[in-house]
Amino acid sequence: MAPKWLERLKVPCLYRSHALATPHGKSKPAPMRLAFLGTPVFAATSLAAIAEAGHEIACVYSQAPKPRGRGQETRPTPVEAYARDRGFMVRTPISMRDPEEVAAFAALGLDAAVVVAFGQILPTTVLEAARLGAFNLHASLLPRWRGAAPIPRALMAGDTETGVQVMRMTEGLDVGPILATARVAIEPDDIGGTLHDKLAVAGAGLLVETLAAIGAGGAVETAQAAEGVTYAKKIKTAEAHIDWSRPAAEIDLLIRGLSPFPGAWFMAPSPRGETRIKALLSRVEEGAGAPGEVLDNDGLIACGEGAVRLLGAQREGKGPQGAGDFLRGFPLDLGTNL
RNA sequence: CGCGGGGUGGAGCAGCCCGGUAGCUCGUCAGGCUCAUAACCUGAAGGUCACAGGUUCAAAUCCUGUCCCCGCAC
Repeated sequence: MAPKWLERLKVPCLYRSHALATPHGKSKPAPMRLAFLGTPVFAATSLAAIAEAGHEIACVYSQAPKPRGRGQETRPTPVEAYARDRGFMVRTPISMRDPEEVAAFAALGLDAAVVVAFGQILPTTVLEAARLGAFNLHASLLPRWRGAAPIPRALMAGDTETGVQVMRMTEGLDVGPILATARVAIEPDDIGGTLHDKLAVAGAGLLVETLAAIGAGGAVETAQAAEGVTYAKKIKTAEAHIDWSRPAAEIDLLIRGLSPFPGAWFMAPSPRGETRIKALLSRVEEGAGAPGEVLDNDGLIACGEGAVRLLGAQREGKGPQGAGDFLRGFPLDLGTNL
């Protein structure tokens, strides 16, 4: 039977969830004419909530569907897919800096622009085009974790709390004043995927509430603190490669923070040669040995300090598996060196 | 046409290169042992080997096509 955490990995359609019902059920705020700019599922969740809240979606912007994925197929981003499904106008410009795009954007006659994980730096001309300005939903408690990968970074750093915030967009990377905050606790058993889902839902709700306040003229903007600034740099493949000489606590955070995507990984010997293994879930345990040494037949691996037990993994060509299933098909025998 | 791995009893895998009546681990069921147990022993049930063609005396295994899943790169 699949562990509960495995089931959580299969939730690509958050934006179809009823969890996004309009919060508090109060009388619907005056609808605004909005443009939405976003790309991944995290953003689609917000777009869905905004649309459900009754706002007019004048146009949805998303990253251009360039060839990617297996087979080099071009496929629309989650935001574009959702937008087309709802019949919204969609634009996927290569660059929002293109003067023609800026002009088209300005011609939309917007009340406000909403940006969620769009993936492009917007020129000031775009940020100022809408009547009320541009607002961004960010998945951290700013000024901590400004930038591209706030969710895994918070987990990898061992933070016990994070959140979502709505800020006014200004020139500069995630430096605008804050209008609203929703704090979210990071539970000991959270992984990147579960935290992503919690934040996506919390963020969507917060965004709807904040837009209502903005529309009613009741939004208060507070400048970000000058202290505590950190940057959430994009995760690189090399960084996701597990270095067993690191302390167990650090490796455990790496594994959980990057699970299930992009996934912390290591190479393991098998009858068919070295195989790449993605570690999806782990736990710190007592144990000592040479870094990378397998300490028992149940997935305990020695680290620079202490050891981690593999609780979930995935190998090339296979789907995610709990440790029991994984080890039955891919034994990591006592004494193996990773 | 970017590279590659995989679809075999409920779960996880081996077997495929060198065609010849399907195997292992786990689970399930029954019985036994035990103060007891997720431990141990014995036995049982359960599979048109993804699908469709082809080659052959014979195909999980070779050839062709289709569907689905996944890793990398991006």
